[in-house]
Amino acid sequence: MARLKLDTFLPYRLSVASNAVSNRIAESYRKRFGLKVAEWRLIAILAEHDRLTPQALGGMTRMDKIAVSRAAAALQERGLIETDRNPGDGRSHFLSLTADGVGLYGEIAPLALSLESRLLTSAERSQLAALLRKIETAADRLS
Amino acid sequence: MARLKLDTFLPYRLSVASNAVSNRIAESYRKRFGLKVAEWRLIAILAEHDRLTPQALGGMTRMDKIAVSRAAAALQERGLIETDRNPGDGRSHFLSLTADGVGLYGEIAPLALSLESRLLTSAERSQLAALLRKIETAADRLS
DNA sequence: TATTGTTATACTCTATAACTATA
DNA sequence: TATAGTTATAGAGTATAACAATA
Repeated sequence: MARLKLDTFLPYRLSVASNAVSNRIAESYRKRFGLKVAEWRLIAILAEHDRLTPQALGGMTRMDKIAVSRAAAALQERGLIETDRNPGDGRSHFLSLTADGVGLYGEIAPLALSLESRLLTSAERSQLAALLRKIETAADRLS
Repeated sequence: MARLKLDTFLPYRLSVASNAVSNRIAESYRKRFGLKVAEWRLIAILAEHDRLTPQALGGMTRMDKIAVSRAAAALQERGLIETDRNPGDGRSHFLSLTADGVGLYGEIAPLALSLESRLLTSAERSQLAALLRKIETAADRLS
């Protein structure tokens, strides 16, 4: 009979490692900045892109439109992002960081990078990134 | 200012890859066998260990006692596992696979292994396993 | 008629706490 | 008094569907 040892089963190991990291990060963002992970993702992307529609944000964060909408509402409530009219499409709008949002990003980013560097060396991270990308595309084609 | 590109941020990539794999697996187990991932984990461990207490199962699957209790109840309801008295401690009991449970494991294990092999080659899986273990221990010590 | 985004609803997963029975 | 396991309850994350406004 085919034997499967859970302890060395890739999907299991991946899930355990991802949860361990996610839980640490989520706790850290929540306690120090009052942010959920979804909210932090929007901030990180907006810090790179100036202004974006919710749809574009969803594509870049792998979040669906509902999660984007709720995270954006929470951030706007706190004055971390603001909306502008989208002249090209009245159904949509642009989101961008406020000065406060930029400031918060400036606080979080170095901490996040430091945390990342404590998990693996730079060379190991490159190696891992390549493996994870291969897994993602393979998983998308699984069935 | 420190820049952080979300797309190459390790915790983000790890989460995306893990979710992609987990969602595929969860869907597959649910549709084909009516099992949740937690239930499948108990079956996989019990197939390796003959009989175990809920506490031992929790340690081996990284699930807490609540999740173990609920998954075990669902499996017992379906006749896939059974309980025996634990003569050494009346508060506890032993769980083991029934003949049906062994049979189901025999069906799932080859499919799971085949799925795993379609994600990465054997050499890549070894490489990934080493990186993930390093991440897990580092994450546990993060703060 | 289709699309962008919001809201309502529900389901899963997880975590805390209260409970039972045994030690 | 502490521990093994169960049950109740609530939170976060995610998915479906219905809806409003615009294309």
